[in-house]
Amino acid sequence: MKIAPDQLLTSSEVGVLLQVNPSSVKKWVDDGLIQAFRTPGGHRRIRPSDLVEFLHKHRMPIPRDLQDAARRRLLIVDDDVTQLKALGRALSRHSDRIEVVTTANGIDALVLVGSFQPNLVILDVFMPGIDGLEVCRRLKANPETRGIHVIIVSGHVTAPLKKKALEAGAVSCLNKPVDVQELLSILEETSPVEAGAL
Amino acid sequence: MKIAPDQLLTSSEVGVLLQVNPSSVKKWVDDGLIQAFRTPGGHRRIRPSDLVEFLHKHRMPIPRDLQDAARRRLLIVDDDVTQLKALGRALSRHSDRIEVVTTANGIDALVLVGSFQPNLVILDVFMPGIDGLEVCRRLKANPETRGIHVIIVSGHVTAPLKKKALEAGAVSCLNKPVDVQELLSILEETSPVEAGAL
DNA sequence: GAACAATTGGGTAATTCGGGTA
DNA sequence: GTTGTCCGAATTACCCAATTGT
Repeated sequence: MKIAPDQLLTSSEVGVLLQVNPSSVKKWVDDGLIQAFRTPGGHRRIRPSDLVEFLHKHRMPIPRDLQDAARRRLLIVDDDVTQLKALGRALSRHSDRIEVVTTANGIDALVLVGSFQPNLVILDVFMPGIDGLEVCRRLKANPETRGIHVIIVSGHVTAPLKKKALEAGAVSCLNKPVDVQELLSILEETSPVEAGAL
Repeated sequence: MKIAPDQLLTSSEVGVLLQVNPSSVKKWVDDGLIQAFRTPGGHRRIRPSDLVEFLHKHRMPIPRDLQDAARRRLLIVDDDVTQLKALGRALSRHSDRIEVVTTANGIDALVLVGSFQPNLVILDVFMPGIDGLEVCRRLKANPETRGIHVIIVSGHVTAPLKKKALEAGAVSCLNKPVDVQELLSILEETSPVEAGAL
């Protein structure tokens, strides 16, 4: 039972996800702990994002089936720690919509692709011991990771590099330092439709 | 009462499994010996894997009902697909205790380390584009992956290689083709104590 | 729109849990 | 360090009429 970001949940469905009795979910909603609204007939309907917020607030684990309904996940890989911190700070003001994880190491980055399951990876072409372009190709060749968007970055982007990056499956190839506004707009494009106006 | 790997447990349920008073479980959780989280109302919920880890750390036997949650996960990485399949088949007869995943690619392997979260990785020193020894070092340097046991394998194990492998944090360095019996005994050593005499 | 099965709401009773203490 | 017991509270279980979805 994988949950899409815009799929409304009933009390029972939430009960299954959280492994609690629907009665408990009802109570939590009535107590205002879980944000919810009602159908005309009084049935409770819960937005996945509201459920995630509830879980977060109570330090409860987020079920795997709810993962995709959580915030957008962004992984930034750069061995220049200064760059990394700067970009992380710039994005922290959007923490309500984006969850950012950073690492300066290519191998750790790949492990994080598996455990953190980012929607978007920002990849330095140069990573110690690993070729960034090859990583991109492999992610695109693997059905499990094909859906992850990749942005290749480099201190000196040339036309041939840009061409290779796009051929490898990257959505973009940017110069460092990365422009935050440009990054945000790409993130917007690569995001599924948000339930903004509900 | 068979326990699924993702089924959350209450203090009493753990008490029944471990044949101790629920009060003891409460205390262990409060003392931080067993990882757990709380419902909004303060009830403790315990993940089977956290319970297994606790049992392992204290050298306590794993109850039979917890066996499914205690299955060891094994990741085999080798670009020689023939080897890979042979080893996979040989281990399939132990599928009640071991869950095996294989890949012929180093990058996919690292992603799998994150998503599959193996207890043991069998790593070919030679992986296309990635240095097996460096992977081992990185896994040991990262707190999240430090607990993963690594076996380095090679078509031609030399004394210097063996030395380097052990220095990198590998538990063993074996010649290919890997001897299944030797592998199983290593798996046994790195596994939680089995409930043989329950 | 009407009929049907499945699910939910609201209320209340039964069970289990937490915290403090022996 | 583990078990047992207390009470208030959280969670679960059960009822049937109402709502939802097909």
